[in-house]
Amino acid sequence: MALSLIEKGDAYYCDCRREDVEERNKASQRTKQGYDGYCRERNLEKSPTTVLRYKVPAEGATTVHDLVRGEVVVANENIDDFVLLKANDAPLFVLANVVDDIDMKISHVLRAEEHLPNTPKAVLLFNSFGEVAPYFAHVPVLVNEKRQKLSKRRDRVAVEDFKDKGFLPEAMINYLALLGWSPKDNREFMTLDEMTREFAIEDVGHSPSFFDEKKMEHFNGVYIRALSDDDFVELLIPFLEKADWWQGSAENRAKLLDLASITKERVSLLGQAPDLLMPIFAPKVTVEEALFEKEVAPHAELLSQVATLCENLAEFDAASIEATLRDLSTTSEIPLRKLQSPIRIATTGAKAGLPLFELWQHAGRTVIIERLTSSAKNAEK
RNA sequence: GGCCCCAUCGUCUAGCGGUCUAGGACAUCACCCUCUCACGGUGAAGACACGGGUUCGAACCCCGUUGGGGCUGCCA
Repeated sequence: MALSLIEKGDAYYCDCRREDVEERNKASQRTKQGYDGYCRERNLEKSPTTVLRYKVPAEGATTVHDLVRGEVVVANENIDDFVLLKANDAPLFVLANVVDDIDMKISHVLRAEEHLPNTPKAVLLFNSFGEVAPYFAHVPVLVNEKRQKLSKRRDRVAVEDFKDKGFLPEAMINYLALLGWSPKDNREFMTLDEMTREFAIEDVGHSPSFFDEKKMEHFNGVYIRALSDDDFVELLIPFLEKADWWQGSAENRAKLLDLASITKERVSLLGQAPDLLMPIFAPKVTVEEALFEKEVAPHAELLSQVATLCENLAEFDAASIEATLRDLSTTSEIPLRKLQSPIRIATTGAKAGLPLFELWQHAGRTVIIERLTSSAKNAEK
């Protein structure tokens, strides 16, 4: 197919090496750096050292009809005679692209903005082949915090990584769709169905967008909270299985279902949930030394007091636990918010986490009492 | 260097000549709710890059400047 261009006078063979061209450009003080057209009229025959070049018209201009950018006009004098076929007859990207597109009767070419500078060449080729060029649409690229085009090498953008962190596909799609595009009413949360229905290529923006993982995480949190408890648990299991303390028993799954609603609203990534659940399912919790000394040790007496209270409870459920602790708060005149801190740290190892009463209920009375009393003992040392 | 693209809060955006004292969302801060944290609620701070035009009137149109990105291979 490419050879037909020679007959039409749209292509010619060239044996210039890169260095030759550079030297000539230097010598002639040419401002342009590319190929200088040295072999255009030499009528070289094909040989193992010749490439086939496209003969770009000296005059005129080439127009790319771009659905997002409008008409992009480039003067032909600014387009170098580009290589079509390598010396070994292998076709180059533009050529391969164009014949492929013709072959497959492609109507629209959607690709990143970075390809725009080369598409006049493609348009030239379509014309030479007697074809009407397809519609092009060059969408803006995504950039990193330094405003550089996102690259696989430099930036961590593998979808697998996001999946491993606990991003939901739906949330990610929703967020990504909003980079460079927004629906007419400027709303943010939409289903794939709504997006495909309302999307129009003409509406996409012209400037690059920063890929803001923080905002995507917020989207993810909203999607997670919208999940049913069952679905949430289902999606959570693979993340729990990475923890050595997790036992996938039916009993534990039932607990998980109970805890789903209070867990959902505390995570924006599924990967954050195991840390929250750990004090319930792990046999032991560790309290950081400095934290223990500062926040727990001074309240050793309270710890054993609460342990005794727990022991005497008829039912060890959230409501009962709450009732006794509120009583204790009243009689001891320590606000509940103050009172819960040392016992939370002693039984979970963290200053913040799931609501304490539910957490205790699901961890179980013996476990909690054990953690309370051993902490009290440690504090006295 | 040459060529191409782009330019509204820190970020993603709405805006397509008058309705803009520029709207929303994320992030930030404050307050409220509250057993911690979160969720939720209320509020605050925060932008039309600059300079010329055009026009009765410019964030919106034109030109230039500056800034950013991209392309510039016998890579894809």
